[in-house]
Amino acid sequence: MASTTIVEVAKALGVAPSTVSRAFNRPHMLLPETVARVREVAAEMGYVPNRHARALSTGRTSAIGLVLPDITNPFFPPIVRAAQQAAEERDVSVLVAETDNDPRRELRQLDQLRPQVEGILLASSRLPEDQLDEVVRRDRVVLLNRDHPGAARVLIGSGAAVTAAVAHLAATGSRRLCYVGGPRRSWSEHERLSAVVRAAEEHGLTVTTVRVESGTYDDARSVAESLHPERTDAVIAFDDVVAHGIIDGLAARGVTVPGDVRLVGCDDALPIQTHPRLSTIRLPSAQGVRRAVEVLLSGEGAPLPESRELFDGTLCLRETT
Amino acid sequence: MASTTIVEVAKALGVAPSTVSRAFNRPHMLLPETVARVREVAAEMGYVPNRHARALSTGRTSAIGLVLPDITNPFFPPIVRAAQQAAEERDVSVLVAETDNDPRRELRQLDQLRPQVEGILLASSRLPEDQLDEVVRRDRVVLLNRDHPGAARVLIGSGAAVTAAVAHLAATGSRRLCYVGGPRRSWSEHERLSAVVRAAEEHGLTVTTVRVESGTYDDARSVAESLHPERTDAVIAFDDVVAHGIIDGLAARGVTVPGDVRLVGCDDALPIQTHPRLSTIRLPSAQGVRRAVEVLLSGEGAPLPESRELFDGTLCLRETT
DNA sequence: ATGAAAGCGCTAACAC
DNA sequence: GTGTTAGCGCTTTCAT
Repeated sequence: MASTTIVEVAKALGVAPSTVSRAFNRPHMLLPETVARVREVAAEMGYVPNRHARALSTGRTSAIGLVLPDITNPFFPPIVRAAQQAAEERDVSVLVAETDNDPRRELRQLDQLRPQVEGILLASSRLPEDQLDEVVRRDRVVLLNRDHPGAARVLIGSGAAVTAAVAHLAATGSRRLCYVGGPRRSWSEHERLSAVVRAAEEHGLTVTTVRVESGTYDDARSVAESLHPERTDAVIAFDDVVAHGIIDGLAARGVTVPGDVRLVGCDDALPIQTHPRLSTIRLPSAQGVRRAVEVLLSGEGAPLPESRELFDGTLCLRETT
Repeated sequence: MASTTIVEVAKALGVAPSTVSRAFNRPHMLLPETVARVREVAAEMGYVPNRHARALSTGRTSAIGLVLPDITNPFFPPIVRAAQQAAEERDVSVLVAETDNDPRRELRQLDQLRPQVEGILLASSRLPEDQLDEVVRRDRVVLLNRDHPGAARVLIGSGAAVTAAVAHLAATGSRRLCYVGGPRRSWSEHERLSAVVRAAEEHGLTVTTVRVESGTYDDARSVAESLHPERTDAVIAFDDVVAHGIIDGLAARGVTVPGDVRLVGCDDALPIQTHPRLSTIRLPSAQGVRRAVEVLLSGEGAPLPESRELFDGTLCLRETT
């Protein structure tokens, strides 16, 4: 859409276009007074640099891609928001693409994005290792919540908090733990499951596991039918949606939380509360994403050097424990 | 990262750059044989068109902007998804920008987006009429859920369904209705409120109103304290988050739904279910957004001609009525 | 400290 | 049917 150009601003001021450009990109080359004057008039005229022109001239697109499986999963909107904000601060825009949990769509989105962006933030990739490896070797990409060796990656982890949750449950009398898992291909799922198993062993709890592959509330409700207070006195759920389904599924059978079964969820991203309020693990997702954007936008070229940063969630005890 | 350009391909073939360009964009202008030859060599050389150069030259960026107040509101992720999909089908990408319900940020986002996109889908604008009018006159913009005269707009409405809800409540014995509203500046809020009032009159129900300006679960829970079964036997809530808060707020005081108070929500976009399951209004948001993208991407230039399309939601009776 | 001018890669008149 | 050329808006030498 037509907007004010650098030439128009230059004319209005009676200076050269390059002066206007410099007022924004190399202000130290100009008299402070000139810079101020140019910026003021530019602001008045509503001048906003055209990224395409700049990209053509400099080779930098000042855009990044954000690829994620499913934006309706409440875990992701805060991720999008944080990416946006971090990018905006560096004056780059964000192209969002969904993969619908389909590796083929994921590859297509990457192909589509590659030529338009400086780098891609790939969240919760569902690609098999070998395909992901190709991507990581070729593209400037930061992985979010996928621990692929060789890649630049940021992990928003719950391992430590899960361990703390198990310790808390053990210390306060639970003995028979059940982990209700989520999607198999999710890194978080592996991290949570193994943390549960390890911590349970340490504290002498028994562990059973069931899985809600879809991660949906309805499926979690069904799965809740397989939970019996005689066999399970505490549950750790893959995320809050699943936890919610468990509460309601149990309640429907007259099993109370936390009376008969105690429960810990994960993510703390729902716009509503359960009743009783869910004990959960609060994830520093905004922080992790900010860091990921930082890594993505630092330096030049592809691929990015290997790096691995872990941001740990914290246990947040409310009423279901 | 330096990729093959059209000029290099042209040289390799001994033809003009424009011929190469035409082989891709206007193949019918060339001999089929030429097209084939060009495409073959281009492919061999790994030529990929530079979108920025194209954008600069044609003014078509093959991107649209999507501006929305708050992506963590569960109403919006499906909107983002639908916009993305509709855009993707036309080979355009989507730039998402949040305004945080702040008109000033909204204007800033519009400024930022203007030069980078072909048009903007402005969802649930919070701008005052006069400022919105300026935007609508200048930019190529389709309004979503804002009924501004003169603008191209798509409304995902709940008026008819609200009317149906009131009729149903009246027919099944409710007499004292309370409408629990949401953000004042929301078009949906006005539509719902006025539909409630009108329908209530028609059916001889009394109406009171309260408001949860923030639209959050916690605030809705507080507001539920002002609801008393003696004064209110049915509630229509601005959206499902608010409805959820009302249920829990009432339950905390021992007021049962639907026993003491019956309840209808709106949007049907939560990833979880209430207990009992919420009667609500299901909105055809995906459909509306697809249409909005279609309008946005049809024809040329700015502003867009006035148009107004209404997509009506449907009442969805479950267990709270 | 500022201006003039040459592109970045592509498309679109306008020639031939 | 194909070549020539003039920009799109911006950055960046190179002058002054």
